[in-house]
Amino acid sequence: MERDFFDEAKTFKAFCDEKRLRILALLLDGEKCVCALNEEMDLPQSTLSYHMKILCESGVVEGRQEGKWTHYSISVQGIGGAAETLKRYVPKGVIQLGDEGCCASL
Amino acid sequence: MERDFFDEAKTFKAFCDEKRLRILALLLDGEKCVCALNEEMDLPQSTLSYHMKILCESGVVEGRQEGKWTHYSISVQGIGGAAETLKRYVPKGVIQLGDEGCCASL
DNA sequence: TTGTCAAATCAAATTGTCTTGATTTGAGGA
DNA sequence: TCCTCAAATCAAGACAATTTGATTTGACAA
Repeated sequence: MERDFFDEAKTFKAFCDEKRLRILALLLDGEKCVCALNEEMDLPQSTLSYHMKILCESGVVEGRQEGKWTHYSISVQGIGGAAETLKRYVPKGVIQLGDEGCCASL
Repeated sequence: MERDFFDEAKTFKAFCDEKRLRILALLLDGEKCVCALNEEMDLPQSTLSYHMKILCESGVVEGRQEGKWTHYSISVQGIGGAAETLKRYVPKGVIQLGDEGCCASL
């Protein structure tokens, strides 16, 4: 089985930028609309939009349209997928909690 | 407590590049010296060296000097730290396995 | 339909990352 | 010491990501 390194890299694009991490941290409080993020991030609207797109494409953030507004929230599944991917970079044979299945979902 | 987003981003720099993921995948087999990686990656020596530096700075890879040779290996602790960081981006209140401590080390 | 507003997209400039040959460093061995 | 070799560093150019004002889109109200 060939790994899709391109896709895996894409997932982590979300986390390798300071501003995007800050946005994610704001979304920890729950779903927020762009205008709210805009105020808290102090960035031009287009810049924020750019980062939101990358966050969505990486799968860790989801957007929800409601009339004129777009609400963004963290995708728990998306983060879980990233964690799952990360785990695959731990060499086999390393004794580690969770290998028996208790953390299979993370 | 202020998060050090810069440092967190640095950690994930390791995983957001296709070539670095490929290098990590090669290191899953165990410690390897640069010359071995060089053959398998088919990259100029200086290019590989550049990526190894980023991998080390992100904390997920460790280098070990042995005479003229440098051996690199995956740092299980480093990957664990990254996973730990990732987990902090899961919103509170989301029901999830591992919250009771069984996966505290991951 | 026309206007308004939130948000996405565009395009051009800036900034940052990556690539690579050349050079340097540093550990042996002759 | 001097040479050789592995690997790091340097420096310049190529390439990719980011920034931003301007423009477009699409939803709703008048």
